Amino acid sequence: MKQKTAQQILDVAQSMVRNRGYSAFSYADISKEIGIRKASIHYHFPSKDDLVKELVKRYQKNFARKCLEIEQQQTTPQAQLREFVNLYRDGLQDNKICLCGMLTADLTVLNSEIQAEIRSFFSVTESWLARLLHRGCETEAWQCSKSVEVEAKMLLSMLQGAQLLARVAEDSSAAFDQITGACLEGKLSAISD
Amino acid sequence: MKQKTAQQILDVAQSMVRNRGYSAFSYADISKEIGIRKASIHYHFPSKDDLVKELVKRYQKNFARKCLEIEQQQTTPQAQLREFVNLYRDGLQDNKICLCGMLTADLTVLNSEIQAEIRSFFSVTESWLARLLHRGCETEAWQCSKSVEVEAKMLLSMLQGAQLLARVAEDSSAAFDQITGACLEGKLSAISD
DNA sequence: ACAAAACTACCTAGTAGTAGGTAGTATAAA
DNA sequence: TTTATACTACCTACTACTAGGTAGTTTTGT
Repeated sequence: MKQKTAQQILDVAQSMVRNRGYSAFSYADISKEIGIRKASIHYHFPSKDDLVKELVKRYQKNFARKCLEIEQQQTTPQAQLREFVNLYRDGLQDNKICLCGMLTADLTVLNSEIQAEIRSFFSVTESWLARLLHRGCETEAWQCSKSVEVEAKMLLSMLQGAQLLARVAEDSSAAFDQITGACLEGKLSAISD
Repeated sequence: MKQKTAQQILDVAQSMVRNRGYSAFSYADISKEIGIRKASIHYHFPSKDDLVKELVKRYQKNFARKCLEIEQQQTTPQAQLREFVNLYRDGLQDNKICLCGMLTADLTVLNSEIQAEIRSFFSVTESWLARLLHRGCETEAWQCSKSVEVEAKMLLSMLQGAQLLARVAEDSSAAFDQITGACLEGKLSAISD
């Protein structure tokens, strides 16, 4: 019950940032969307930077939770990798990309605190993915020709790039699947149907 | 000599868009940078959309020219692929990414004419890369496990993603090289030193 | 003299952010 | 139990400033 409006503001802001980017959304936009006055948003989040900083923190928390769920629910490394990639399909049909991917494009206009939060997001995600790749190597689900850390960076790049390029396609989700599907074929061939 | 100011405006605008994105640069910014009044920029480019549309057209033209040079100057497909990837290193140290990559992040706030220009850029680039990959297969410089078209999409995604992720690293160029280097190892192993 | 390219001076609309006020609710003191 | 105080969550009305864009005028080069 408590903090309901603040959550609503974050939800709308997140959707807008993932769709248009940091510089292309305003307090007025949020205000219109949720039927509250602009000044009331400033009550919950004094400045735009406060809002976006909180946005990134919450996004990272939620993303980490989803990663944990994948680790606990999926049995094989292959299935876990597949589900991880699926995380990046979310929102694609509404022309949304990863919050931190979008904010990385806007990086130079963001203050250093927000920049640090974004760096933290990628660092944590990269580590999680590297651990998954390592488990896959150990259980011989796949081989890693390079270090798992570098392979994790590669995979993350490919995912961010695929999200971006999917935007210019007619069917974003289909374009994303085509790219990621081909790229994961090597890793997933052992169980691919 | 002719059109000197217009070129200067395009140069500064391109630098700003590649650095901050469409919504985060203004006529006032350009005006300050080149020491001309805001209204004078409107003389050369009536609207911001006119400017950006022209920007994308010029970018595509220059990019196509560079691709042609690679085709003519580099002898082997391996060398050509290496030079193509090198194209994407340009501007990285100044926190700039591909103009069209940046504008793809801003896609939803751009008018449909500019969107079409961006789509055209990726379509042309993808085709060029697919032809290169095809030549490599024919001369047995490398093998393509999937269709050359899909491999081209994959490579392009990886390059755009690597540019984006390089921004959050301390040394952007080094981060970009690490990611792309590992990804091209397969294709370039025949000649890699 | 003429046209291109610049200028000054403005406009409207929108930006983030602030000042001050008001219901309603919770807490604390008499 | 009433009353004083304080807090939450909103409001209206504003500030200072920036956005893209325009009208009319002056300067500059040929």
